[in-house]
Amino acid sequence: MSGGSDEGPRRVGRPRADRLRAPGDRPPREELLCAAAELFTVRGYAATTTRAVAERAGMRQATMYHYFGGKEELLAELLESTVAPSLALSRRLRGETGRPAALRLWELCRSDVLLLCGGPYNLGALYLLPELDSPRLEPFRRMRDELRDNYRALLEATPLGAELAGDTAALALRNDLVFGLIEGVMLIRRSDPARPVAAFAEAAADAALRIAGVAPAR
Amino acid sequence: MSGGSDEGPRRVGRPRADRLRAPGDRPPREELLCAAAELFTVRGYAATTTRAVAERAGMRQATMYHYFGGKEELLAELLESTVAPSLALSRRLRGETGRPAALRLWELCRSDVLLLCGGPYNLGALYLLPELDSPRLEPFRRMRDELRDNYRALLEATPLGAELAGDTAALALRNDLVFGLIEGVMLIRRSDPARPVAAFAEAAADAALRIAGVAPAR
DNA sequence: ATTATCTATAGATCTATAGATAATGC
DNA sequence: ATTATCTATAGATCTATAGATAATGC
Repeated sequence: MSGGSDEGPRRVGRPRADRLRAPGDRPPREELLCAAAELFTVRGYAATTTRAVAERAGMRQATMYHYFGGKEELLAELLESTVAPSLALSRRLRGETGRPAALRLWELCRSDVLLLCGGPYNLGALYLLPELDSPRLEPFRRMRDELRDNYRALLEATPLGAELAGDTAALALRNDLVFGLIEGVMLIRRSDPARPVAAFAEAAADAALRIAGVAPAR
Repeated sequence: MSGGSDEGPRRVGRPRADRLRAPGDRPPREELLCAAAELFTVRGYAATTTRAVAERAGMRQATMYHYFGGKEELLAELLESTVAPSLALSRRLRGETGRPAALRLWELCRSDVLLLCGGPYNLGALYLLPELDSPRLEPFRRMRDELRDNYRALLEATPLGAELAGDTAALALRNDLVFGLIEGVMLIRRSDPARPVAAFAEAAADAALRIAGVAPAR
């Protein structure tokens, strides 16, 4: 047995102070992001200090600045990494024109709910922050806008969407209701966190389809 | 023309400093609540300082403490005054057992959306705060829980509710989805604030009924 | 005398930077 | 030499209280 790498202090640089959590096997950047995710969602973004994030990640406050320029940079990265997989799936589904749009929409909804509620933290709650219109979060906002547009395209391809073809206002309204329900799931989740996520995600996707005017195909 | 009371400094106490907004005709408590409503919803609760609230209300920071014990007390009062009318209506509707439950549920949803989105500020956004589980907000939480229970009672009385009679978990899930959609409307509102509120409220109530499994009666 | 406001401030933060230090790597 | 961390801190807040002040009311 050589190379047992799970204890020896093999890292470059000054060691962390004692009494701080031993650094896990994950790189410090990730530990910071994880700490921020928990604190931002549980205590709130504005109420969370850089010190709280750093110390939960097992380092001193100042050390955080070695990895991130500040709190807002942490937020930007968390938001983008949360929306990115949704966006990717939505693009793929939008292209699969062979399958019924209602089915594809259902799949997207279900997957988004899993993403927003499935992780250890309630990352979807970050979408509600008033701080969201900071210029530094522009990339995230763009991604989210494209995601919403992909929802709209799928909705438009459903039977109801065909009916509403001319009426863009009505279509936009329906779409906002669907999109809002999905992004709002973390509110619902909060009221009963014990509920199994998988079943919850399917129920939420069913509900979204009903709003879209399509009976869920189950 | 006597008694022109709209200018003379008729108030007791030291006058406000110059350069501060002249006190409107409303009492200072109300001005503070109004300022807090705007700032809490636009900038966020934690990000709003007591100074910001006080100065927007036209007084110095310290003067605020003459009326409120602190920021949290402002929040408590705002939350309670927002949920109170919803709660009152929900009690009344719950009692009107002569009318179809679906219709009553629709009415409650529509009215709640109007309350949450109709005012000058997006007060519903305050329902999402992580600070909500502070002990001082217990009264608000109780009111909100009763409101949710009244939603549940109405849902239970609909045709679908009768079907699900035994299955409390399924009923609770449906109810959380309905309630979540309504409380989440302010997210949707944010994405298109220009939309007329009345029509939006009806569309949201329709959507809620669809989730509840009842075709909207319109 | 009572009231509503003001000014001033102590004490407690919090952010972001400067500079020292203790590892590894060559 | 390079790197990751530390300690220390300046500067900028923010909250909540103490005490002064300028009105009205009696």
